[in-house]
Amino acid sequence: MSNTGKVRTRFAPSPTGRMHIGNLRTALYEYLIAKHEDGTFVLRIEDTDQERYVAEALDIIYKTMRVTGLEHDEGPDKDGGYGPYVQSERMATGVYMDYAKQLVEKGEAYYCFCTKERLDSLRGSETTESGKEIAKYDKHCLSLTPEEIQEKLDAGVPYVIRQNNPTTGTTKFDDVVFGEIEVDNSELDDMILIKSDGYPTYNFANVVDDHLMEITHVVRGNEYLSSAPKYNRLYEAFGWDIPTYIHCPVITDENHKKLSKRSGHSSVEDLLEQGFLPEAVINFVALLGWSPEEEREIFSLEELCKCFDYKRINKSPAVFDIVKLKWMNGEYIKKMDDEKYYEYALPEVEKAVKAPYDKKMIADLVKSRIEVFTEIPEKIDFFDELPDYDIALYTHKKMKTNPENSLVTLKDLLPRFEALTDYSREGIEKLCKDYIAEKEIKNGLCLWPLRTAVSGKQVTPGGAYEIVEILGKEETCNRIRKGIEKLS
RNA sequence: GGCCCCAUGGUCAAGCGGUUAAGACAUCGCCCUUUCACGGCGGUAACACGAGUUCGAAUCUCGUUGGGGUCACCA
Repeated sequence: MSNTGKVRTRFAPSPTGRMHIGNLRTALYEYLIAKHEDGTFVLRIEDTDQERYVAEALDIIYKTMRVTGLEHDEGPDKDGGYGPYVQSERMATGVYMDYAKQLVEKGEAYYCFCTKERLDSLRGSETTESGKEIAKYDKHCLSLTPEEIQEKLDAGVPYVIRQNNPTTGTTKFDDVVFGEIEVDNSELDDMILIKSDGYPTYNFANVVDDHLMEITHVVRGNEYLSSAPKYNRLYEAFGWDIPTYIHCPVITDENHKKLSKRSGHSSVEDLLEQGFLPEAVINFVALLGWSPEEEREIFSLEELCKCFDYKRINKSPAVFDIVKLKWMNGEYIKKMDDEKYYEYALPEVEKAVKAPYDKKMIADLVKSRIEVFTEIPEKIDFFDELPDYDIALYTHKKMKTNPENSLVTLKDLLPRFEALTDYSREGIEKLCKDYIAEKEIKNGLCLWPLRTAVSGKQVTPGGAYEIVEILGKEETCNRIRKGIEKLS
């Protein structure tokens, strides 16, 4: 396989649990960069940490990618000629060890036999005022002679392979969003490339695989910015082309702390379970740290592909504002076509309403009044059972209603409803309007008491007509009688 | 603590040397209306601070302050 100049990006999650907002955004940006240029989006599984490995995590990754629409072109389940796409499988082929040994031969890496204890004491020897440990390997094993190394290897002493970084001079690297960054080489730790269990570290596997898979653009979180120079050292040591780095600003909570599972922040799956639509989440997350040229905020994934320009990614951290996500989700709900809307809304309606009312009519009532589907039940529970309300609800200043005149209205209305033969929306409206005309009263004096009696709530989705229609004649009359009883 | 990064309203953000400093969410008010919501209209609200550079700085430079990240055989 040779790179034909096509853009290739990759999303490389570790199967350690649920997916987080930051992960999703990284995946999205990788996807958008690829799709914007008609390139290839690769899914690679980085399972080099066996201790944190969680089997279900893989399913979560696939499922999340699917529901959000971030379909990969190549991956463990879609061979594109650059496989395997799972690092543990790649390791079995010996690639990482081979490349690590290449570096050892070049003097760019070396074997290290130091024990955990020695490393710990190294750290303890240099503590700061705040008590925080400073860790930097002292290149102790670099001075081992080839004979000594071979001896230990033969004796089966556990070892790791470390990068051999220079201690003088500086290293520069370029990032699309942060520009050129230069650091002193004395800051560079000799990071481990191959662990004592033979697995490559994330850092090493990442570089090797990105090169082998001919990845052109690497998107990652800003928390990796400080390890970027070491990556460059690696690329240079191998003589490989350096991909375009795109470090995204961090996403924080309202206290400006980095989003993390430990602090109980919602994962993508949590959000979906809470009733957020994948399209809305994608749309929202796209705008966290990036903004389009045009002044618009609602974008489908397809539209994002067209207008996404990674050069417009922001530097400063962004607060994840769930209130705005809710608003956006509400916008998506309002625009939904009926079929899809019912698919999401009906189950929620049925949670609260067991009685055989027209569920679709109830769902229609709340469509423009919700931001997430999970808030449906609380809005419509009165259909199933009339709440034990306070008669103070009959008092409304603007409507000029109170318990006394409401009682009159309800008493007048009851026989009319009982006698109503055309129990349709039109019939109901006619009944009320005739009554209003006849008594020469304001709409409110009729409709407010009616709605109150029939719902027992101060706030309802829809007005008196809609509720009365859904409730049906019998239940409506029952509730009016109940109202009269309460007010008498 | 060392190193790195960041800094426009409460939040997301536009802005790249000359603007009345956009827009969105939230908030407040008004209108519509049988309630709430939806919708419509309008208001409050920002360039962290201090020096430069310049005729002119939110935009460039330096410093200060504040915030974040990172310093593992985790990714």
